[in-house]
Amino acid sequence: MTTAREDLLAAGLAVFDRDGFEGATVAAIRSHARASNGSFFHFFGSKKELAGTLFLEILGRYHAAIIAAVDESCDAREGVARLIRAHLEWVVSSRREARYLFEISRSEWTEEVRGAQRAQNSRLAESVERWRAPLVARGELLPMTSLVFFSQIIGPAQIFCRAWLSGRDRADPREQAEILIACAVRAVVASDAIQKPGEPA
Amino acid sequence: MTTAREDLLAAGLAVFDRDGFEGATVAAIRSHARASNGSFFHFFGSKKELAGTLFLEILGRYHAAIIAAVDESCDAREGVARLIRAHLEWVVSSRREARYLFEISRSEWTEEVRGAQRAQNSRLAESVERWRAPLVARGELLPMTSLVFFSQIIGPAQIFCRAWLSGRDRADPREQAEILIACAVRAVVASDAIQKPGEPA
DNA sequence: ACCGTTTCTAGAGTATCACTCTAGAGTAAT
DNA sequence: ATTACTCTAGAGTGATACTCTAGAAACGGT
Repeated sequence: MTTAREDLLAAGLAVFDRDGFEGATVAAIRSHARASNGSFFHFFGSKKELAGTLFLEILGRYHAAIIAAVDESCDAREGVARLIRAHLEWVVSSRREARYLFEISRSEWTEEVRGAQRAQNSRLAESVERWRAPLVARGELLPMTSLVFFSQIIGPAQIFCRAWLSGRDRADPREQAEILIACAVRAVVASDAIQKPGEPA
Repeated sequence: MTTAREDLLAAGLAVFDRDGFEGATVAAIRSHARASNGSFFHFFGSKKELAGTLFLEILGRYHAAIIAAVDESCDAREGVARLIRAHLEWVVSSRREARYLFEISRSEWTEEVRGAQRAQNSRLAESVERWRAPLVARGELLPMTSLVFFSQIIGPAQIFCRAWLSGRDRADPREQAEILIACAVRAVVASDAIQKPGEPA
């Protein structure tokens, strides 16, 4: 049993994916969800508000996938590899959602949505830090801020993901996983740990 | 002396920056450019067409800035550093344009615009390859495809640029230049070249 | 069971906006 | 002067996001 509200959100995702943000009309969304005009505007004050809610919901699912990738048992290289694979895997296997998150929705959010986004970002950062901080302390990962670390892991992969999501490039971004991991490991893993995986200084 | 067409493009950029893509009305753009409705649709068949033209024009300026950053005289590390600095510098000093390119303009372009975009991308890649290929051949840069190389240079920087452009983060992305360069150098420059800058194998 | 309150559904109505259409002004070549 | 073309002008049109009013369903207290 799904609620009308959930139906509308799902319909929104489907229609946004099919028609893009501008192309998607409220009429198309509510007919796809079999909801009346009144219902639509009862649950969401505007098309933008539905879009914002959808954005935060999908962002949460994406973050959950990333958080699930690492735990305390991972060493530096393994963690880096898992984070990158998790990102690529989520984008490919949740193409619609990823397309919405990274291609379609593009900013212009209300302050409320922006605040929630910041909060979710912090929670993600916090989670990853629980794994990363000890490795930095032990000298296995090079010292850098959380955001710089993220930029090294996600940034390059994202170039390929965006190209794939927009249809500009047809190749599955997962094909780049190994080379992206190799580069990221050089960028953020202490070189001692690269040369000989057993001996600290 | 500016033409009505140029005025409309400039007005478009200004209004898109102020009001976002949806918020920007044709009326606002043409009144900002003091052009009549007839004029607007004489030059551009639609609001989207103006947006597409603007996109390609700004993409060209961005690429020109990147291409100007490297020449044959740069060694591996110097070239990497210059590319990253050029990207950060262009984004900050052309905030409006960068915001349009990376935040506002949605990907829903016509096939014509997409084709032109691909062509411009190739020309950029080609230019950078003229500098990069010899360094790869000499073993100063690690071997990887052009796109992977790009992803290492631009990807991480772009995380900071987007956060800044969207207003999510207030800090000037140029503050991250040194750490981003250091990471990128580890990622793409051959480690021989890092340890001792004079001796090949 | 009954009433009151809130939540949700319904769809006709409205304002706005992208875009069309018709007409005319400016300009240049012949 | 005539013709042809480019550009300007603004009234008109259709689509669409959103409003408004009213009623149906669900829920809660007595």
